[in-house]
Amino acid sequence: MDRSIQIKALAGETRLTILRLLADPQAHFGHQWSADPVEFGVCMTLIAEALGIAQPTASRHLDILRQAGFLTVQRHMKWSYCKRDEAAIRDYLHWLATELALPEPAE
Amino acid sequence: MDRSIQIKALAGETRLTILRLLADPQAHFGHQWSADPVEFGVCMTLIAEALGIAQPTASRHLDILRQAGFLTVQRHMKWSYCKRDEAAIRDYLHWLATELALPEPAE
DNA sequence: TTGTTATTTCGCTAACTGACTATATGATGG
DNA sequence: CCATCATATAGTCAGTTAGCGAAATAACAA
Repeated sequence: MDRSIQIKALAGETRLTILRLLADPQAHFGHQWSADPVEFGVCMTLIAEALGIAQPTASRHLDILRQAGFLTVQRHMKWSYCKRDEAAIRDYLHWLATELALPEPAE
Repeated sequence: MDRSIQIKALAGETRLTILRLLADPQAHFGHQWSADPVEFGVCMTLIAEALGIAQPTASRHLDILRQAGFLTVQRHMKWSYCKRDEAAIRDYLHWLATELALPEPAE
């Protein structure tokens, strides 16, 4: 996994906010009627609305997060549903913690 | 603490590398003769050399890390010694993990 | 086919970043 | 004071990023 892509993906607050919104889809996107936001994910238009940014801009942010592996996008009907990849997020946090940690003292 | 400053401070690999180098001063800067690199920290010129970048560039990176709280700089004689702030680094990692975590399920 | 809706791509601008050189400041030492 | 060394600031430049609107593509519906 290319960590530099992941580092940059989380460099700004907008994408951090996206992941935060997607952490609790029911709370923020409970009004999505086309599919269960928890099961299938959240469609891009709703995410753009929630952020107050234009939809193409959201699309690009979401693609960056997808490339970094932090979320998956699955098309169903004409919508693209975005869902966090919890394993990838945990993995990144673990890597970052290791990266910044002090070295093990020699025994 | 302004987290957005910290997020941006770790957005590139150069500053991540600086923190990694400073994690083990003895290994990377054991040749510093002006002061004990572990006790006092590492002087900026040596850090710039280790990174292979110009001194002003290193100075700015180090200032960004200092503003973010990830390291402290103390002048002694004519040198500025940089040292990681372990507590601040731990605190940030903990905040980020919380920020990205799933919400506690309602009880 | 035609229209509608969702998403992506394109082209643009403004702002930011990371690097550099040149120069200024601060501290030490003749 | 003057020279030297370490660091900071200023100015420049190329590359990147984040935003937009317009247009293209994809999936359906009539």
